Amino acid sequence: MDKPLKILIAEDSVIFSQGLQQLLLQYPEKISAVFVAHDYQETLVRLSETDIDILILDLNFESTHFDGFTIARKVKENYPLVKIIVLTQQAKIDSYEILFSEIGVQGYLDKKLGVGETLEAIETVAEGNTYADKNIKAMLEIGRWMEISKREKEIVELLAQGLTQKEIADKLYISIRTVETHIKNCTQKLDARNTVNLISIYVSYKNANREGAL
Amino acid sequence: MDKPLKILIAEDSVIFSQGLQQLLLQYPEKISAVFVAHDYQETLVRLSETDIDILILDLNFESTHFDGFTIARKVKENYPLVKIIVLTQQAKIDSYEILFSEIGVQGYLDKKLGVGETLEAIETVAEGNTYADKNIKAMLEIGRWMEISKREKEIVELLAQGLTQKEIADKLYISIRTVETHIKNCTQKLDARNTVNLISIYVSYKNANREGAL
DNA sequence: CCCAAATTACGGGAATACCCGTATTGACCC
DNA sequence: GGGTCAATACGGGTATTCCCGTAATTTGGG
Repeated sequence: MDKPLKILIAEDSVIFSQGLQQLLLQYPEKISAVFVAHDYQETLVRLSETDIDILILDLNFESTHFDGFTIARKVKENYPLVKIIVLTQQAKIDSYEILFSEIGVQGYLDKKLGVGETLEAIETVAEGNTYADKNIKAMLEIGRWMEISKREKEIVELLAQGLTQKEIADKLYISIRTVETHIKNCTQKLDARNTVNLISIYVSYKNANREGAL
Repeated sequence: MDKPLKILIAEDSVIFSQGLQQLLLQYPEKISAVFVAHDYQETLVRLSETDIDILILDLNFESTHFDGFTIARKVKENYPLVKIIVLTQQAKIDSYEILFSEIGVQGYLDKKLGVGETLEAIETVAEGNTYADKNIKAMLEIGRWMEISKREKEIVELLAQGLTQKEIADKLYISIRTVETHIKNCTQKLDARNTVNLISIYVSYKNANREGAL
């Protein structure tokens, strides 16, 4: 919204990247320049030569040498001010977590995106907020939380609020052993290492996809 | 972006609400109708008569009878499809948590907002995504996480990843008692009830404000 | 009516975390 | 050079959770 943005697209597919470039150039009041890089080297060169605001990075980018993850991490290390929006064909639950939590990516978009969504993501990210595509969020949610039953979710929610197993048992008029079992099952279903990790995962997902919360 | 939105503003201040109404009506291609309600009763009537897409709700709304929280909760109960964007003068850390986690609010905006930000929030929320103002996020972050030291954050992060105290101690080459102390201090600083709750809070904040993560 | 899934629950021991307090070191600041 | 704070660490006891397994009862579809 303030000054026009400089954008770099890091993407294997020439067709896709040029298409996106053309689309973005339709909005000169928001976007002043759109560069395209087709490999890792080119991406780094461009980043060093121009002060890029936003990097749009294909996750399946240049899969032979480095993957998108590695590139995202390296870019964040060397150019922490550059905001990254990640593109993906098929969203994976693990990718999402790592990208946001560990690497610090700001945006996550599905490739079958419309112009509106793309621009929105860019603007949102440019202003310091984060953006995650709702389709992706839905996919992520479906992926694992479908398996968690209503009662289990209830207990996880109470855990997140800081209740102990005992307190939950009392509150729900069930045995502490039942609470224990529910937690155990959740932990297994979600591949959590322990309760603390379970809650970490839970809160992440809940934040990512608020629609189906509880 | 699809069909024009119907918006309801629930706000005490006639001046503010009318101003916002006028602003929003400048964009007929996005927003088809903007209603204003000045008390709780009026809000409910409007919600029952018109199928509102987005409710913009002042948190300090009608503080005599119900507060914004109660209203948000009631609206979500009776009209779960209505997306809520909350307005606030001074963001409070607790408010934020409760609104998003418990009530399921979709947006959080500071009152000294620009037109651009407001529209962006509305569009983002309309499409099923969530929006939190970056100023608010920053304020929230500053509020409490300033007190948490680097080492403490490091340990909290490892906890979130599912490591036990023992594992963290080994990884950082420190005693388990030190890890324990760090956790204890964090828990106190953030008013967490226990480690699980601490991580719940941590992950929420980290998601809300990704900029300063770790 | 039966089956799969959800919810309930227990035993028993090992492992961890929690809670009190106390205390030493080193860094940085006025 | 004294104050504050971060980071380190311990003792000792209590409370809680975790991990095996097992299993009775609902409950909701088909």
